Amino acid sequence: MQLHNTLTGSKQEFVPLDAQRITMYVCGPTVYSYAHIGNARPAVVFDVLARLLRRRYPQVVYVRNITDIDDKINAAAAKEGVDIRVITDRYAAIYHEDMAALGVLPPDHAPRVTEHLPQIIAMIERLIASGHAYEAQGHVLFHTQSFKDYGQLSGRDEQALMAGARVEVAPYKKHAGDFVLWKPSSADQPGWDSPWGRGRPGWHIECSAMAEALLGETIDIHGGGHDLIFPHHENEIAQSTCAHGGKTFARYWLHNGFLNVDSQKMSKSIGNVLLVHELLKQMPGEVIRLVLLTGHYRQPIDWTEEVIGESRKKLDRLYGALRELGDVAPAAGVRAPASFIAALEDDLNTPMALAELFELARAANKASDAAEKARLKAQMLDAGALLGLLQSTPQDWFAQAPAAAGAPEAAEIEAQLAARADARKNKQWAESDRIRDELKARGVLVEDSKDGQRWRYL
RNA sequence: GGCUAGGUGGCAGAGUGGUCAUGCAGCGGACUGCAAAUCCGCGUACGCCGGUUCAAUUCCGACCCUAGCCUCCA
Repeated sequence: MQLHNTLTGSKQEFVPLDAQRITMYVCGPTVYSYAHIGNARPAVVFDVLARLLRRRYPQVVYVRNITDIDDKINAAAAKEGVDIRVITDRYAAIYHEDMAALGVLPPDHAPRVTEHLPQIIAMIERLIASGHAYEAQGHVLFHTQSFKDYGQLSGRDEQALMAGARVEVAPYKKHAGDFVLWKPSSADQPGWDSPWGRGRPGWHIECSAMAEALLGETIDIHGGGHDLIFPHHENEIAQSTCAHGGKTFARYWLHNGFLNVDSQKMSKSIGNVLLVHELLKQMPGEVIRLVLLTGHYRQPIDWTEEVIGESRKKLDRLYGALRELGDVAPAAGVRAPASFIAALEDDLNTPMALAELFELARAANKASDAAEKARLKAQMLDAGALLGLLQSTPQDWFAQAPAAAGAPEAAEIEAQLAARADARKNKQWAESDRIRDELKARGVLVEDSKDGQRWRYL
């Protein structure tokens, strides 16, 4: 399998440290609000990677954390006058529900920062003891100059980093590039006791500590959004490597591209932040998932009405092919075709994998031989399962809640179709067409197949 | 300014040194009472300028343009 490693800037053959146990860590959400569609992209992308890895290796340990200590959480809690736990429990639960609705399987572990304070503190102590961190005015800072490879992941040298520093340098820092491992909390802020007084961890140390706690000192794959390369992942590397006596922290770094909305970056100021929770009320989760897999994971995706409509139609085609296969039992032991797997194993080329899936659909639509149908059905379902698609029945897909308000209920549609069937029996084409046209105007498409009438919402 | 990705047919989006991506839309045909679905076929696509080559969308160089990151951010 080939994976693009941000560390080297190139595709590399994936060679696990231990083929019996693959370890993967992906940066999860900070739970202070609803997840937006951009948060869903890494969840979906790395879900596909986890599915692919599980097929090839006997054990995959996939960790996707929940960040439940953060100043944005503090702000949200203060605003509602509740404990941060109320906020984080609420939005973590919603996150998990929303991701499930997108067909994202749960990771093996979803650790929370609040459950790992001892590990975080222990790691900071080690960094201080080894001279990579220092205490100053109640803060503990990582001394970036103590780590010679600092900047390697993001391809920046020290000069570039400093030239870009656009935040006022705190007076207690030895060096402008130093970042916080621990910071003091005021009496009204959430805090935990530590050797440096009551305080809370900085943003980056949590992932280093949790990855170590659950996966060990060196992990195979570390993933996240492209924007996390700097500073978050750069800092994780510095912390973990220094805390582990120079051992490699993560061997393959994978980063997904951004998702734009109507060609603009999502931002609160533009007001175009799309929440997964809201989108799920407007369209099936599977449509959202397919949009996210339509482009290669490292490329930007533009979220538009057009691409949503196209994704829905693509699923109509795929489910249509499955419907044509009818009751045919999938051939036992038949899995996705090698060409499909090869596409995914080439740095998760989902667009090419989808093209292979459409080839299967075309073949299925043409197939007449029972054995061939059984084989194609098994291949389609298995390929779909790797992408987390096609997990519904065609019946359920086509009978999904109508997009148009005021569309008739299934019972009424069935009654109309019964009347139409009578008309057709007597070759009353005008009446037959009238019923079909009327239903179409109300958002129901009627088709006459070899097995009789069938319908679906438009 | 520094760093990193990109610019492919009406749209979305892969890929490749020399016949096909794929999907949506469109056009023609088959099928159908008519449709729909499906099948078959069609469209002189690779930012610009040079270079390498028998051959470049694909390699090299310059240029133009776009996006992201540069300590909130998936």
